[in-house]
Amino acid sequence: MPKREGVSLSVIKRLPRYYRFLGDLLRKDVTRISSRELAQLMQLTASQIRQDLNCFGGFGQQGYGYNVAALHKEIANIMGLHRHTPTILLGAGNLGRTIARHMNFESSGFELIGIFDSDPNVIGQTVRDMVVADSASLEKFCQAHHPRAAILCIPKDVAYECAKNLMSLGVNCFWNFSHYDLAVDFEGAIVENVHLGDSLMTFCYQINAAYPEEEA
Amino acid sequence: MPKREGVSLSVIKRLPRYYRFLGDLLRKDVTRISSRELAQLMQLTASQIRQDLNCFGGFGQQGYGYNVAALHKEIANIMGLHRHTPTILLGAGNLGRTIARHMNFESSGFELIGIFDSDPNVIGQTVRDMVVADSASLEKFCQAHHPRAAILCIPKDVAYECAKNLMSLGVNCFWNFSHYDLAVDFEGAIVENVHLGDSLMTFCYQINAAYPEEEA
DNA sequence: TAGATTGTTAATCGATTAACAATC
DNA sequence: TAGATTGTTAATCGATTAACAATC
Repeated sequence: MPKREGVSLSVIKRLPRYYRFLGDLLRKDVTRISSRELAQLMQLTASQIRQDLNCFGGFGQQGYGYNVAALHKEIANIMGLHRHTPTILLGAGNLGRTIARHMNFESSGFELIGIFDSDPNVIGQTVRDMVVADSASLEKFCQAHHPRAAILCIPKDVAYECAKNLMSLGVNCFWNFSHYDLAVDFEGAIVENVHLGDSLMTFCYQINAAYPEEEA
Repeated sequence: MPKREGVSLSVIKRLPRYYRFLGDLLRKDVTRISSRELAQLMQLTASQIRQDLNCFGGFGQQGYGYNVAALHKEIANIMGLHRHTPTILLGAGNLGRTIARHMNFESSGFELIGIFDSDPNVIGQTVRDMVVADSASLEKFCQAHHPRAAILCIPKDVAYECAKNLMSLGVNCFWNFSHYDLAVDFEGAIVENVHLGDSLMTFCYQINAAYPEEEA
């Protein structure tokens, strides 16, 4: 059982990246790797890698390094990717449907068990072998199937009310794609925000910083 | 002209969020705000806000605070949102089409001028008043229209080759949705990665940390 | 003017890096 | 064993917070 109290957010945010790189190595049949080699690959310092991993336990062996397959598995375990958190998706517009189709929920610890929308034109459509249900039926569904997490692909202006409602139905984990900053208002909830608009603006900043006013 | 040397990445990543909150205030007809009030709203410290803003210039007024409309405009200017960086999108699958339709490029400093795919089933489709072109025509297009940025909604295994090719065609800014870590291999490029898979795993970690093994 | 609030410097806190003893 | 590389402690670096003089 890994030690885990007080692991910093920066370390946590690096875990999926470690997992990806180790997966790549695994596919290339690399069996062992040292922190120095992995550091070079990932453009980190060897120190940081050893520090990061030791937040959760000593997975390496002195003089040898790390076993790629074992470490890959350990990190999956730390993140809980073996779980099947029952999850619903709200908002089956362009973005919602794409997320439903594009993501590999099973290999990331989730199980998508329902898709909801309030638009009559969208209700009844099939997405990923699932029929989009009416948001009006959400309460009954939650009482029957107890989803723990919700993916919010809904407009900004309904995000707050929607999340509040979900909290009252026992759903308190949100993967939030709306432009609304959920975390600010929901202290008790677990929120992972995906702000695509922010990312695009950050991208713009970087271009603007590198090529100031060139084509303004 | 704002001072700008050596602004840290953490500050830059907060800019879009400031911009969003100021926009919200503007829509509510709030004309002035103090760093203390804004801090409460955004769940930051007043100190941090003043520090952040002063990286770019003194936009406030002692004893008064900040003029919401002016500050909003200043931040837009800092990020370069008035620009029209000519941009192409590669990969018109589910994700690519959704990004093309969903994002407001114009208000974020970009102009989408072309969409490309290599799948004959996708080529010729219309997305956002644009006909998806054959990737084979990319070189000619670049020579004619000189896009500076590319949105990569392509599979992981072609990301490296594709980016390399684009660099040779003068495109060196990438908004990367592929699961490949572009930044690692392209020192000269400007890369903004969007790793949805990583985000989902981070979400999983947080749930797993809060509710350990409950439903494993 | 007095009160409020900024801009900025100094203090604190946390994260990253370096170093090295432990050990495979 | 000798060489390599970890786990871990100490040093450094950077980012956040606190404090306060400047000033509207």
